[in-house]
Amino acid sequence: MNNKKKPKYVTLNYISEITGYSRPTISRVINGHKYIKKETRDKIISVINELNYKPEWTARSLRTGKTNLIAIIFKDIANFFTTEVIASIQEVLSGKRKDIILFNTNFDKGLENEYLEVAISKRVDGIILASMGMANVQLINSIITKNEIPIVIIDNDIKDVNVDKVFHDNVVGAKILTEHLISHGHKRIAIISPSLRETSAIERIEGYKIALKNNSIEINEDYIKSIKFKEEKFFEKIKERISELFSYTQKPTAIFIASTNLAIGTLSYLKENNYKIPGDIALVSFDDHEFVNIMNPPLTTLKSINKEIGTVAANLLLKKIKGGAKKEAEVIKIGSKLIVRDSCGCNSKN
Amino acid sequence: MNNKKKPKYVTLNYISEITGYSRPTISRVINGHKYIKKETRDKIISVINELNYKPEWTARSLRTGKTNLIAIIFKDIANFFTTEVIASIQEVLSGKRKDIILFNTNFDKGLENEYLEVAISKRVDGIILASMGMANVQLINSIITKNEIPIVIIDNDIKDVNVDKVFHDNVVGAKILTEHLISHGHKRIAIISPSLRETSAIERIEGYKIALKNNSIEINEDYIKSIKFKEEKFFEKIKERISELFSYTQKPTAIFIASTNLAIGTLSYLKENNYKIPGDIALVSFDDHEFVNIMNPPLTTLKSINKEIGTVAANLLLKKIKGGAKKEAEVIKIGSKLIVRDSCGCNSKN
DNA sequence: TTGAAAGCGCTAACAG
DNA sequence: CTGTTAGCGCTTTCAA
Repeated sequence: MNNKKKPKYVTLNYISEITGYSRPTISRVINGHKYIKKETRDKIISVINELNYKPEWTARSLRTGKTNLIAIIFKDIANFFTTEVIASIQEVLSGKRKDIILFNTNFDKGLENEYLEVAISKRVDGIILASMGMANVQLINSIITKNEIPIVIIDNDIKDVNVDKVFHDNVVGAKILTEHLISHGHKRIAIISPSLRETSAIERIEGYKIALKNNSIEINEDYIKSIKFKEEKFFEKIKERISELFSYTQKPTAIFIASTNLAIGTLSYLKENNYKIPGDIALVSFDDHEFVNIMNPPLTTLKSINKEIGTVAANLLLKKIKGGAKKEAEVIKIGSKLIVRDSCGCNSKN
Repeated sequence: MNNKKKPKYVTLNYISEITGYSRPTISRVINGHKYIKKETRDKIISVINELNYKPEWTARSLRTGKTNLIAIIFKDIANFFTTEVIASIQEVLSGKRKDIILFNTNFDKGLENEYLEVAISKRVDGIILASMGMANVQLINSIITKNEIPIVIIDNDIKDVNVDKVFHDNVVGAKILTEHLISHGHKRIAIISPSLRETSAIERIEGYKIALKNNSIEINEDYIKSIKFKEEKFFEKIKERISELFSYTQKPTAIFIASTNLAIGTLSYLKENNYKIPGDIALVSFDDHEFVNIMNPPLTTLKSINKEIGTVAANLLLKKIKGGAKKEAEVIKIGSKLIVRDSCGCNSKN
C-alpha cells in the first residue's frame, strides 16, 4: 500500500526536483525575469502547466512584504450606497491585481478599531474606510506614519487625522435640495436624518440650515428628526418620527429626507396614512438610485455619485500605495446636481 | 544622525530581545497556551501591549497552513440579492474570526475560473461561489479533492460537481407565482427572465411552464423574454422586450417578472406608457425587498430569503471546513411563500 | 544565465 | 514551564 499521501499543493521545491533546475530559476521564470534561456523557460513552463502549480501567496507575501490586499472596512455593507461604492472600488482594484478583504463593522465603533488592527496584522497594502466617524485617531495616525499603510476615508469624516478623504459634498447638496423646496414656496420644512453623530448627516443638516437662513426662514429644532441606522425596528422608528412631525399644530409642508433608506420608510408611512405627495407634503431625498424613478411618486433627488466616490477613492489609494503613504493628504469633495422628479411639486397636480 | 530606520512592524523576535524570553514562549502567550508561569505571561503581555505588537498573519498562515480566509466569488456584487447574501455570510463568518476575500466576476466566465485559481493560490479555507453556472468542472473537482478546499455553490447550479449547494427553490417559487396569476383568471401570461443560461432562470421558467401545463394553458414561446444582466443598456433592453410583448395581436394580460432588477425596468416602462397595473397588465415578481412595498403599485412577490441563503451557506461551509471537505455533499433548497400585494390584482380597483 | 545560501516571522516537536 | 532546533514556500542577494 502506498502511504505517501499526495501533497495538497505543488511547491517550487517539487518543480525543482522534477525539472532539475534550482528554485530561484523557477521563481524567475514565474516572475517573468529576463536572462533566462528560452529552452529553460519553456521546459519549466510546461511542467508548471502540467502540474498546475500555483505559487503560495502567503509565502510570497512574507518574503516580499507586499500582500496586494486592500482592506475595505465599512459601517454597513448592505445598503444602496455601499453596494455601488464597493462594486466600483472592486472594479478599479481588480484591474491592478489587488484583492479585497471585506469587513463590516455594522455600526459598531469597537469593531471598527478591531478591524483596523486585523488589517495591520494582515499587512494589507492599503485601507478604504467608511467609518462611523469615531475610529481611534491615534490608531489611524499610527497606521499611516508607523506602519506606512495608506488609508482613504470616505462617507464620514474623522477629524484630526491627516489622511486622504473622498466625500459627497453634503453641505452643498443639502442646500440645493432645501432651496428647491423653498422655491416651491415651502417655509415649514422638516428634515429626517440618520444618526446625528455621523459627519455626513451633520453636514446635510448644516446645508439645510444654511438654505433656510439664506431665505430668512426660522429654524425649528422640532423639525429636525433623526434615526440611527443600527436601531432595531428601524422602519417603525422612522414612522414614529414622521407621525411626530404631523402631530404639531404647525405641521411641516415639506420634508427633506437625508438618505435613501429613510426615504423608503418615509414613503411607506405616508402611503399607509393616505397623504398625498406632494400635495399634502412635498419630498426631496438626498441619494439617487435607479429605483427612485418608479417610486410613487418618483423622488426628486441629487444625482447619484456613489460609483464616482468609489472610483476616486480607489485610485487615490493606489496612488498613495505607489508613491508612499506619507505624502500630503488630499481631501476631495464630489459635487452633484439636482434631478427633478415629481415628489417636490414639479410636474404634478396632486 | 540616526540612520537606523525604525521598523514598520514589531516582530516576535523583537519582543524576545526586549523581554529576554524565547520566541516560542512569547508565541505561546499570544496563542493562549496553558502551562505558562503567570509572571512570565504578565510580563510578556505588558510588553506586547506597550509596543502594540500584532502578529504577522502571513507568516502564521505559512507556518500553520490555515489562512482563516474565505473567498466569496460572485457573478455580481452590486444587486439587491447579492448584497443581502454577502452581509449575512459576513455576519456568520466574522463570528468565527474568518475573514472574507471578495471577488466579482461581473458575469465573466473566464474571470470565474481565474478567481478560483487565485483562491487556491491564497490557500483560502473555503469558497462560496455564486457562479454563472459555467465554471470549469475539472477545476472545481480538483479544488475539492486535491486541494481539499470546501466549496459551497449558491444561486446557480453547476452540474456534475459533487459540492455543497444552497439554492432558492426556484421551480416551486415560480410555480406559486404563476398559479397566483392564473387564479386571477389570467391565461395569457408572459415571463421576463434573466439570461437563459443560468440555472436559476431556467428553473424559474420551468416552474412557470409547469403551472401553465397543470392548468391546461398552452405555452407560447413568444411570451418568454430574456435579458442578460451584463448586457449594455440593460434597462433599455428590458423596455424593448416588453414593447415586443405589447406588439402581439394576442397581448399578454399578465407578466411574471423573474427578478427584481427586471421589475424595476418593467415598471418603469409601464409607467412611461401609462399602462394601468394590474388593470391593463398584472404583475408578480420573484425576489422580495423592503422597497417593493412602496413601488407603485406594491409588487406581489415571494418572501425574501436572501439572508437565509447566506446564513445557511456560510454555516455549511464552516461545517465542511471543520469536518473535511470530502464528506458527502449536501444540496439544500430553501422554500419561500407568496406575499400578496397589489400588482397581481388582489386589493385593487385599477 | 544559473545556483548556493540566507532569511521573511511564525509555530510545532522535542528535550529538559 | 521554557528553550533549542527546524522549517513552512518563497525571493533576494551574491557569486560563479
